[in-house]
Amino acid sequence: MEKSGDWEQKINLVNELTEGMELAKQLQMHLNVTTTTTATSSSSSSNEMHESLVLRILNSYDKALSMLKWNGSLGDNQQTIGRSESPRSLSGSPHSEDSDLEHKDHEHKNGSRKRKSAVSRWSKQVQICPGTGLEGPLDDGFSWRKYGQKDILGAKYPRGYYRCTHRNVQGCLATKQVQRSDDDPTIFEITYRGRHTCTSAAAASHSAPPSSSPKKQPPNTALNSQLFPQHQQQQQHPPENLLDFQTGLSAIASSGRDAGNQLSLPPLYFSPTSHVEAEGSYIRSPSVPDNNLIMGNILSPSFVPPAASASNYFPVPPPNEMTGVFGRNQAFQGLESELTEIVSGGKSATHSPTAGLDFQFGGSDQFEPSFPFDDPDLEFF
DNA sequence: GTCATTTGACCTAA
DNA sequence: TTAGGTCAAATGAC
Repeated sequence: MEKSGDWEQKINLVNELTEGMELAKQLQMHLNVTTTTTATSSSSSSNEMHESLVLRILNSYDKALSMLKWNGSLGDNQQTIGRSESPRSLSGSPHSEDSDLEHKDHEHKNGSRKRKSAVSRWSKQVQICPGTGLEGPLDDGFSWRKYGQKDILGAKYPRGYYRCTHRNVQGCLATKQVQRSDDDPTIFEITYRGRHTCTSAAAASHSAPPSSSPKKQPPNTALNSQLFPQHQQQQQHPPENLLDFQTGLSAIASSGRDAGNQLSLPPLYFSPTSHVEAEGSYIRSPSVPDNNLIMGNILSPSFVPPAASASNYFPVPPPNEMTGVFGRNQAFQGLESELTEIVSGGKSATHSPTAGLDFQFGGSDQFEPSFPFDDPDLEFF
């Protein structure tokens, strides 16, 4: 299902590029003809023809680029992380996300089942680094409470639904969905919806690291159990295995339209005790033209992984699962400290507020406080 | 006892 | 009719 959608996407992309190329050829021929003819040939009709061809070419390439941007999997640095949206949205145009997904939200007539109308939605894909703590990328600094889990058609893993813990107390309507990638179990697609209005939003943005949540257990403990159900009893693995995983964490975030909004993010590292996480996501400005965005700076060699955190938090997947993915330890080393985040999505994707619990950026004061939630230019509601 | 998670049921959009 | 999203009772952990 999803595969077919992706295939269609590629077909469309090829078609658009092909058309653009053909139009360009026509234009070239036309220009050759006009330049070799006398001045009288430069009539208005000829100019119109040129303009028409140029517009069509531009339009064609624009579509193609939009597809590329939208479908992160086609990006150079996105590797296999391209599982973007749900199958439903995959079938749409690159711009369908806003209209499609956001309009799905609605207000239930009796009000008991609220679906935020026009709530912004953006997603990012996170590749977890086994040695750095699973929750790192999954925990974004806010306190989430799981309210549901659903098996998604065509997806191997169930999707988890989370809402802000402060929903009842502070009326915070932020929610997020966590979907594990079929292709690569180390990749999670986290879709955020709505804006945090709770106090923890501010705390997260200014981030003092881990402060924490009053919760009795790490916020993502449950998440881990969901994503790696078998791991709960395997968290105490032999140190030798863990040592192999204790590599750093770095992130590559790519987003089509955010080049202009690229933020300089400090190196990432996980804090074993933190409850405040800063996710290296980006604000996706609707107006900023995009191109692959590579957070090379995040790959900074200065990154220093907290040695202890990995062993404390990373739930080592069972051999039958992780072996296939990482080839046991060796493959993990290949992944070595890569946290790949891709922000895809909505018109207002942004730098995630996450001040999170399990990993943080270089320093709390380095964390970009201007998370979209507080950005007046971004429309969340 | 409190709070979070699990899970089946329900509702809505496509 | 189907699938995604949410609710809420049941269950478990602390």
